[in-house]
Amino acid sequence: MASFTQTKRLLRYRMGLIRLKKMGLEKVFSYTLGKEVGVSAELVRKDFSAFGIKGHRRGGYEVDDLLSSLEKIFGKDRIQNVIVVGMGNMGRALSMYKGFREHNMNVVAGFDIDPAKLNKKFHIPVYSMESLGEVIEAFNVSVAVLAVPEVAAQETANQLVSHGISGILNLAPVLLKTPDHVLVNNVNLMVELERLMYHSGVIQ
Amino acid sequence: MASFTQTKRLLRYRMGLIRLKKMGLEKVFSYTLGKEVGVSAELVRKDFSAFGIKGHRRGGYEVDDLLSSLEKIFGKDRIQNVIVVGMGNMGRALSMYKGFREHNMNVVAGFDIDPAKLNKKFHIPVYSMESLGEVIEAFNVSVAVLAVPEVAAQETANQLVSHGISGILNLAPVLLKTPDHVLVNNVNLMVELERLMYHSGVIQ
DNA sequence: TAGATTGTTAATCGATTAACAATC
DNA sequence: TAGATTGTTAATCGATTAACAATC
Repeated sequence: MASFTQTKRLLRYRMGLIRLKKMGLEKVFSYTLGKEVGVSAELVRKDFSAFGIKGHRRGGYEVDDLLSSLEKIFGKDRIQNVIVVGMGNMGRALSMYKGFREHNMNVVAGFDIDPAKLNKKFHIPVYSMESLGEVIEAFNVSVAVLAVPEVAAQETANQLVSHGISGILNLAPVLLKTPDHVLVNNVNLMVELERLMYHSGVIQ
Repeated sequence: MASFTQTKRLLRYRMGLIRLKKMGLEKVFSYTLGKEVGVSAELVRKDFSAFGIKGHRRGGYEVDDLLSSLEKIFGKDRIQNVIVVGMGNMGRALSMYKGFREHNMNVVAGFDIDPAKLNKKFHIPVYSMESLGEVIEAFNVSVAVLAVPEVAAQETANQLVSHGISGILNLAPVLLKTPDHVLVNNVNLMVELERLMYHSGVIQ
């Protein structure tokens, strides 16, 4: 199993390869791919080698080979169902993001506590939290995007966990307390923006 | 100057401290704060020590002290103006995010190439790309959120750079080519979701 | 063949943790 | 005082880079 940072790179290789393929490339050198995604050539080779992906001593790697190896690693041969909990601005935006679809991830439903959001305004069905268990079971969902306000995050996470969710993409700026078997990936856009301000020399 | 990873922690301390303060805490131990934000107590102390922030040998740190030190480090005494480029789902959601406001970051304008988006539907003014330079100058903006489609990302980034932007929060899944003095922070929600799926054991 | 590139091992680097002395 | 916590130095760990042999 890859490390969390390595996985990020592998997924970026995949995106870069898709782009390069569209441009007509059939073979790629570690150096080329590295440059495309911002990774050193050595690290590209090391990552592939770690997964038993072979290149040709002089001709680099075959793009299709790489892609199918990566798709296999990430289970991209089947559709992966996801739910979005919290249909505020961010939840709505994410549930409409076309990139997910293109990468075989399917947002099957949204959830919200606000009854006003439970109508047909959206492109996906939006349910009240009571239907959580039912939908999770019906669509065999194990990963959820959590886009509720900070104060509701922990309580909502608890509900998700109690219904069998084992992975949470958490957009709220709080550390969630979850059992060991549940993996939480925190994305904090505010922190990312503040960090950028600090390091780009705007401050001081 | 802090490292990029350290900055992330410092910003998280700040968020955690705000929460703890709301709960009535006046003093905090490195252990308590660490637990709140998911960092070891040793690292909390080391981070503060690196910025010359002192605690009391037995009484921990004063919450207000910590907060004002952190606000100073991150220039939170003045408002930081930001623009959002690309007013699709994601750009719109981000431009409406209240958390920014609460943390003294002000989204002063949005930009889009689609003339249909240039009307008054939004809570902030939305301009065409021609007004970029003018707005950047008028509001003294140096950081932009880039939320345009993948294919437009590089070209749009070029425009931002040519108008003096020195920090880009890039939501598009591409590595941007920018001059050395421009800092790019990439946030790829698709990768984060896929990564979560992989590591939460959904795949395989 | 000569040259270019892979694949792998060793060296380096940076970040985190462990350990513990200082001290309130 | 004794005990708890800070502040700092040393040790560890993991990830990246450097170096280079293998080979097409």
